[in-house]
Amino acid sequence: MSTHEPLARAYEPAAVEAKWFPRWEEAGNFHGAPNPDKKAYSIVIPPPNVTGILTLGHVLNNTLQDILCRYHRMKGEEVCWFPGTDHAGIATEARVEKYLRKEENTGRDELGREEFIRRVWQWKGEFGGKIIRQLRTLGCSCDWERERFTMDEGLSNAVRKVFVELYRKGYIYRGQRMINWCPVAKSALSDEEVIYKDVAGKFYHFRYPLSDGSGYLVVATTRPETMFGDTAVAVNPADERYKHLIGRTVKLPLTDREIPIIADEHADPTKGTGCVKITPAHDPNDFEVGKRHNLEVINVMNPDATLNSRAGEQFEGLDRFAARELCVKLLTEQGLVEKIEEIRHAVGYSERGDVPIETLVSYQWFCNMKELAKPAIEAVKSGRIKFYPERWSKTYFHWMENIQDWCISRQIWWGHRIPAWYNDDNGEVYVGLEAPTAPGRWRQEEDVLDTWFSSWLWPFSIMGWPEETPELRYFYPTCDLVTGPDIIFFWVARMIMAGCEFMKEVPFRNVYFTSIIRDEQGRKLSKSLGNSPDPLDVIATYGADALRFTIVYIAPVGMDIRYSNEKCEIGKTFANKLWNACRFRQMQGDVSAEFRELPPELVAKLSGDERWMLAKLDAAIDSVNTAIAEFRFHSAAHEIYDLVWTSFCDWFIEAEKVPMRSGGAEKERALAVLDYALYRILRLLHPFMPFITEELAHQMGFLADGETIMYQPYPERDACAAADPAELDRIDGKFELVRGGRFLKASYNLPDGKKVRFFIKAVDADARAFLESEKASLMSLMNAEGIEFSLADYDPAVHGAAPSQVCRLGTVYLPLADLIDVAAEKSRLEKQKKELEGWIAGSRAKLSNERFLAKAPENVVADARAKLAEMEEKLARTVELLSSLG
RNA sequence: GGGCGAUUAGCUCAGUUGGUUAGAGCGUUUGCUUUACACGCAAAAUGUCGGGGGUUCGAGUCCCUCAUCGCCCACCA
Repeated sequence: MSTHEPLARAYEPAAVEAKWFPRWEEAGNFHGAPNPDKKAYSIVIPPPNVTGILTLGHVLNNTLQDILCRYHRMKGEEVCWFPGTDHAGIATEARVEKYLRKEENTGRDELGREEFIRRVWQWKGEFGGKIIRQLRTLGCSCDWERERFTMDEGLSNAVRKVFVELYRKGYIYRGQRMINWCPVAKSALSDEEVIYKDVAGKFYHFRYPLSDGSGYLVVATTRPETMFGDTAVAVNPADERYKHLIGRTVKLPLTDREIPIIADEHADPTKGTGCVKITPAHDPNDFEVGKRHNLEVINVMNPDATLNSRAGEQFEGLDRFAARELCVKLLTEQGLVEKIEEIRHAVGYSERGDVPIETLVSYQWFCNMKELAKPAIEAVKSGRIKFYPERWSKTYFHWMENIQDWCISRQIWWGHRIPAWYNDDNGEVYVGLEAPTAPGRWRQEEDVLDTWFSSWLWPFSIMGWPEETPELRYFYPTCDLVTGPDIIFFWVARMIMAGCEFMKEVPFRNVYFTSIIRDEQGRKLSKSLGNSPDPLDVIATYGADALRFTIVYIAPVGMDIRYSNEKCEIGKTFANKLWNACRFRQMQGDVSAEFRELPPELVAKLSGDERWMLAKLDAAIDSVNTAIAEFRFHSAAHEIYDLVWTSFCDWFIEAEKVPMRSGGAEKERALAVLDYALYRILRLLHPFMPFITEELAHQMGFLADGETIMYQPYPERDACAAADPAELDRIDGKFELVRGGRFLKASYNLPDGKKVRFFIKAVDADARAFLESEKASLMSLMNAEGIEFSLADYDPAVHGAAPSQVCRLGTVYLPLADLIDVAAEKSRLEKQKKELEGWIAGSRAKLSNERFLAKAPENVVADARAKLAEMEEKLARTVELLSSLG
């Protein structure tokens, strides 16, 4: 059956990985389609920005999704993983603007709206979606035929429909409100797009002279340049210090305006001087104060955060930071600066622009979220949607229960243009799917929608909504969502709201929040720090399988990951280990016919080692299935790693070399079990390391050309070789003796390969009979040329002095009369004796404690008794050994 | 200010509902071309599980408290 070339000595992933992906794709293995005979399993990819390139965050995120998809596919479900990209309004617009500026020295302003948008599409066609190609390198089994983009026609329809519906429901409205303004994007932002940074700043205390010349008030501010927008000074009505000033006016420095001193609760007498300058246009609190007192709202800034004409000739056109310096300089000259304190304070930054945002008043479109949030809160409360780790639901509830109106309009061009039209003749506003047909001079809203206003529809817009497609009926709601906790508000919460509102059904059942990847020092990965490895380089060095496996293997549950490229050695060496296990098997001859299932007559003849291996395999299979069901991916990876490396390679293969050497039926049986185990291992591992497992399944002859491991059944516990615990324990006892013997050799620095003779005193006749039956195995595993079994004590007078190891099936001696260091051996045994005595004392104390006996469960007490007896036996033998050394 | 998380071997981390003498990988030390694998094999060493208190027959695990570090939200004229 095996017609393959012998496996190379070391695994080289590059060629293998490059080979399989196109084959899978061409064979349509990734395609999912409604199939009433199968259970549906679907995932939507968190759409990466169309400008994006693959980062380690994507690697983790998409590896986990791929594991889930491949797992469910092997479980026989109809799997569809919907891929696509996000148009990422502000980010893309900035990116293309930069590109045009560099390449053609042109840009937005020169090109105009229509042409600019055309150029963005052109850029997208040429450079966009790079990340989609990179995801293939990683092995992602998305249904690539279904790739979508948030600005595709269908998805844009969905956006318009949702906008119109929410407008008609009265949730979406246009209004003048205080918003976050990004001077770089020159656009409004939502609250979520503002990140607060603790930065060094100055707290300026200025004197505002009373208009009547009778003195001054001191106000404190961190933003001197906004003073041109001051329209009052507030004091607390209960503040005795200033009561007499209420209703009077101060002269606003650097201007010719007089502004009133007003009484308002907002002024906190305990803070600063108790006097607050009120700038309604540039501070949310002041805006509220302004409304209460009917104050004028004076916006002193241009969209790019330079000052405008309201700041006066000297300041007009100055950048806000330059204006700040000039303000302080002029006020200092006028003797109006009381003091300047150095402080650290939180300043809101634009997430994309990475500059301080301005809060200012402007006309924007908003969506009232209160009603939308209600069913979405309920969906998580009731458990219809589950979060993993569960604690994120607390974050979710807190945000949802205090949800604010969402500012959805952006003053950029790249995005979904808001389907609202203004009639310049009569001021009428029309909102609809298409332009109004009523007569008049209609002008469409210039603004576009927040990118997330399309992303929140992703789980159903990607399936064709608002059309009633078969995909929607079959694959919606999706099953699992895998994403980072950083977008729980931006995306996850909003998708749940949109699903409940427009589909009347939650968009997914489970949300798994991944870890955040950091470098070895715990810093976030970022381009500017230069600590963000390119996954493509990592794949070139270690292989995609190795990267996938490693990142899952090292990802702690619900915590940040400390990543470094060197850690990919874990995955790389593991792949190589598996490769060589197969290589070894291949060198023993062709694959057995029984690799899929062991026939009963063969099962009846299995050796203890073989049943031990099958038991280990079953236990691992159970653990892996449970772990995946609970999204404990790293635990599954560890389980498989340990199964392959320790149980299969270190013990089982080594043990099976004995029956394989003996040839004939023994060998046949050994090879059948090896094949059976290997094929199960390959399938168990496939979701984690898709390439190497597919390659080996073919190289070994488990699969024929045209077949794929992707659609072979995922291993389930196999009752064919139900394990007898007593037998498994005996096999473990044998391995313990092997370790004992190896230890003795190592203690005397004997080369591991040196043939020696051991003496084993068994604890009883049963143990002796079992060990004698395992003689060949023991000799092989301990590299011995002879073993003498006995029930009688070891006699140094006959065999010479010997170091020994006390094990549960017996004591193993290594007769080395001329080499033994009696003093060292005695001290080692003394140490062991002391440890045992300590343990026994503790155990006896516990067992003589009546409350322990009364309250502890029976099995715990029984175990303790058994263990104590064992330890006492071991102590007795240790004492004997000591006395035999004289 | 509110919330969440972390603190276990030199490093990075496991340790499901409390129940043997707390584990793994890397690193370190020693010895090895043994019928796959030096990307390997065999063996060894290293821990008052952050401090303190409590509950319990029994605590790395549950409760309280303190400390340090990190994240999120809110506020900061």
